[in-house]
Order: sequence, then C-alpha cells, then structure tokens
Amino acid sequence: MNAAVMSLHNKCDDCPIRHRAVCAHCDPQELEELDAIKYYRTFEAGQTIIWSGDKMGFVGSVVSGIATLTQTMEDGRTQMVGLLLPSDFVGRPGRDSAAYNVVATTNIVMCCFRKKPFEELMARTPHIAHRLLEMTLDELDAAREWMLVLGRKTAREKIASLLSIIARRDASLSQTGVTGPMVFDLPLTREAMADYLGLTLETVSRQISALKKDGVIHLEGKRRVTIPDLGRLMEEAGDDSDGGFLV
Amino acid sequence: MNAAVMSLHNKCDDCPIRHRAVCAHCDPQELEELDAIKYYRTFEAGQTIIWSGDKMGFVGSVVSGIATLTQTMEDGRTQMVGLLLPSDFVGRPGRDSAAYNVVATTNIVMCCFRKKPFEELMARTPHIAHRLLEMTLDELDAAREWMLVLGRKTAREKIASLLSIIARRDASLSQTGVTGPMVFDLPLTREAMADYLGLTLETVSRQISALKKDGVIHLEGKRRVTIPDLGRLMEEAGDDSDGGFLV
DNA sequence: AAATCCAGTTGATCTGCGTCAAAGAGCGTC
DNA sequence: GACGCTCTTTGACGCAGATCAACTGGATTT
Repeated sequence: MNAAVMSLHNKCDDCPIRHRAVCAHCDPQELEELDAIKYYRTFEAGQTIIWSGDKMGFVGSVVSGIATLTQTMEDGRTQMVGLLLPSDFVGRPGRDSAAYNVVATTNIVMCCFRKKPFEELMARTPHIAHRLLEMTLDELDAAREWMLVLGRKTAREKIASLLSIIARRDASLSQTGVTGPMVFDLPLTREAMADYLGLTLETVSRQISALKKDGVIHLEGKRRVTIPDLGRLMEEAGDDSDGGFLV
Repeated sequence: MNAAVMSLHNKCDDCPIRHRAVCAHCDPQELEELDAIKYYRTFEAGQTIIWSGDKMGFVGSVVSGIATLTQTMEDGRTQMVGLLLPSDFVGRPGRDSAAYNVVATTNIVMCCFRKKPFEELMARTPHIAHRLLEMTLDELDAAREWMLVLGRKTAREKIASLLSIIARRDASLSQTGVTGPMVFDLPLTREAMADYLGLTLETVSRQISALKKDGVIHLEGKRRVTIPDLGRLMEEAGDDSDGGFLV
C-alpha cells in the first residue's frame, strides 16, 4: 500500500483531476472515458460506506479523508484488514458483493465509477488493468507484511510497527525525506489501532505510554506524535532499520 | 487462493499442458507463446527455492507438490504468509528481487517463465494480465481472511480454521462435494502449521489433541485427518457454517 | 535387536496480554 | 461552570498460550 501511494504520487502529482488510482500516466483519452462514468460521494466520520455482503455497484478511489476495511466475527471481534488513504482504490472488478466493511474514520470524499462500464473500459484499456494489477500486488505485499506483525510480534513491536508505517507514509506524502524528527497526527483512535494490531485498546494505550516513557516517541495531546529517531523506532518494531520495505 | 484454485480447475481441467495458472481458457496461440519461454525445475522436500532478497529472474507456477511462502525476522521468528499448491502462481512481474522465502515442503515441480519475455508477453496479451489480476485479488482476499485468523482467533479456532480451509480446498480439487465425511493428509508438519497460525508447535499439538478428544476430527497416525462434520468444524473455527468464502 | 533420529505428545511452570474497573482529560451543550 | 459525552489512561487480577523439559513411537541405520 505504501509503495502504491508513493508511486502514484511520483507519477501523477500534477494530475488535474482525481483519478490517480487508475491513471498512472494521465492519458487524456482514458481520463475522458473515466470522467464519463464517474460521480462523487461524501461520507461523514464514523459512517459506514459499505457493509460486508452488500451488493456493490461501483468501484472507486478515495479523494480525501481516511477509511478502514474491517472484518467482523459474529460475536463482535473485529480485525482491520486495510487502511484507505487518498488515491487508494476500493472494490473489485468481477465481484458484485463486498467482502469487508468500509468505514469512514474522517469525513471523506470518494470518486466512484459504476462497475459495469468500468469493467468494459478496463477490458479495452490494457493500461488500466496493468495499473490495477500493480496496485493489487502492492496491497498483497502490505497484507503479508501485516501477517508477520499480527502473528509474531509483541504488543510493543506492533505499536512501533504501526507508528513507523504511518510515519514513513506521511513522510513520502509530504516529500520531506526520512531524516530528522518527524511529526504527524495519528489518523486512528486507540480502538482502531487495536483493531488493526489484534490487541485491546488498553494494551495499545499502555504500550504507547511505555514508548513515550522510554523516549522512543513524544506525544502532544493524544494524537500528535513526534518521532525523534526513526531508526530507533524501527529497531523497536523488530525490523532492520535500513528501510525494510520493498518497492 | 481457494477461489483461484477452484476456478482454474473448473475452466481448465482438460488443459493439455501445465499453464493453468495463466491460461484460464487454453487459447492455443497463448499457450504456444508460453511454451516458448518456459522451463521446468524440480526441488526436493525441505529445499529452499528462493531466498528473500535474492534476485529473481523468473515467475512461474507450481505443477506438483507443495511450497510455502515465509517471512523471517532477524531473531528467527517466522511467519508463513502463503501456501502454494499446484497451479498457484509465484513471483511478481515488475519486481526483480524476492520478498519472501519460498520453501518446498514436499518434492515439487515448478514451471518457470523467464521474467523479461513473460512481461513482454503480458504487455501484448491483455487476457493474461486480467487473469493475473483476478488471481492476485483472490490471494489478497485470502491474505485478509488470514489477518482475521491471526489477529482475533483463539488457538483452537485457528487450528479449526486451518483444517477447514485445507479440507474445503481438498474437496474442491477432488470434485467430490462438501457433504459427508472428508479424509485428507495434512500437507504440513506441526511446526509449519504453527508458523502459519502464529502459534508454537506445542500449542498446535495440544489443540489438535483437544479437537480429537471432542470428536470434531479423527486422526489416523499423525497426518491422516477425517472430518466427520464440516459444519461442526466451521463452527469451531468461528465462521458461520454456510460456506463463508466469497468468490 | 540395539542405537539413533525425528516428529509429535504431554506435563509443569511462567508471563504477556486480556479483562474488569475506575478515574482523568478534552469538548461541546445547557 | 456544571453536566454529559467520548476518548484515553492506569491499576489489579486472571488466564491462554509460551517456555522449558521429559517422554513416546515409528522409521532408518548399524
């Protein structure tokens, strides 16, 4: 996911309209065709955009705001399986019911394409299919990276992993390098972090406090985080500190 | 992953050569082009096929045997992130170093395509790109399904989840429906199961014993498993018993 | 048939994280 | 400025699963 966001922005930062998710090269012809089948929808923070199992007549991408993909068991246990940031793609050509809940965690604007026409467009536009394949492979890598976090890391390492991912993604969005102290706002509540990490919110809170006490991070209020030394944080995450992520 | 395997076999069961992974419709023209760039490699049980970080000059698919995708931390903790069965695809067009270890758990035959020519073929054959996208999306779904298992399920539920996935996949391969008792051999050691589930091998062993004592499964020797009632097993897995998987 | 090996089982104990409970902190409303 | 609301922190305690260790059974070797 990280890699996808970066490459999209590298290629398309000056794209006049918001089809970055499917338009890596801003081909005017393709954009025109996409324009013809697009529409915008907005959702408020906390609102559920799609319920798992619902019929889903569109695919689309996030224009602004943040959403989460979650799975829930009958007894209420929930696991977040993805975090959707601006330019990330939602939905799956070739399937018509949703497999996950999609929830807006902030106010959010989505750019939607009606599924049928989008699929037809994709069938005659190899470039879009390639782009989508590339993005899907990136997401698969991110999911597998996350399996290691969920299966084998301690609570402290999990928190450090999440913070370092958010920090690096933030850094890549804002073009500043990954050297020097980094500051950002957590886009998630403690509960959402717990759902992402397979922990309880109490454990998340405790581990954040512990990392703060040990000087790995600084907190201003409850959301604003400063990372004085990313290398240190990545050691705490159990990653080797030389970057880790493959692109 | 499950869904991918099923659909491949539905469409291509009589495919004369082993390109099922990329040939959903057995187009003779495409098969010929694939033939021109393919070669076979065999590996013995226990052998590492690819080391994470290695340069990888090919993509390919499993012809026979079973392999696993694993990630390892510096201190040795390992997490399995995928299970490769016959017809599953390995490798990623557009990237040249491997992100995971690929290990043969049985003797295995792989059908490989040199990466460069494969990418060129893909660029001028939209159908192959679509097929690959479809398979990648299935794998992404499987990975996300697994995130719920790793993050939120108990040890007993994890074991039941793994057994029910293997059982259903096995049933779909052997064409017999999912009714009546099912019998299969575990393709994994207890340690490999532990690496898949984020547990220790002792816990795996204990939970298998417990499921056996409770009559959810039967064991003949250490590997041969009988599932008298798949619905019951799926309840133990915490899934609703009506099938679960989306296709 | 004794020796070795390896995968698996089972037991005893320890501990990291979950659970339950209470209190604090920020913020909008009356 | 007191109230209610949500998010967060902190404490006390218990338990599921990890850890350490001994043992079993089958296959292979000598």
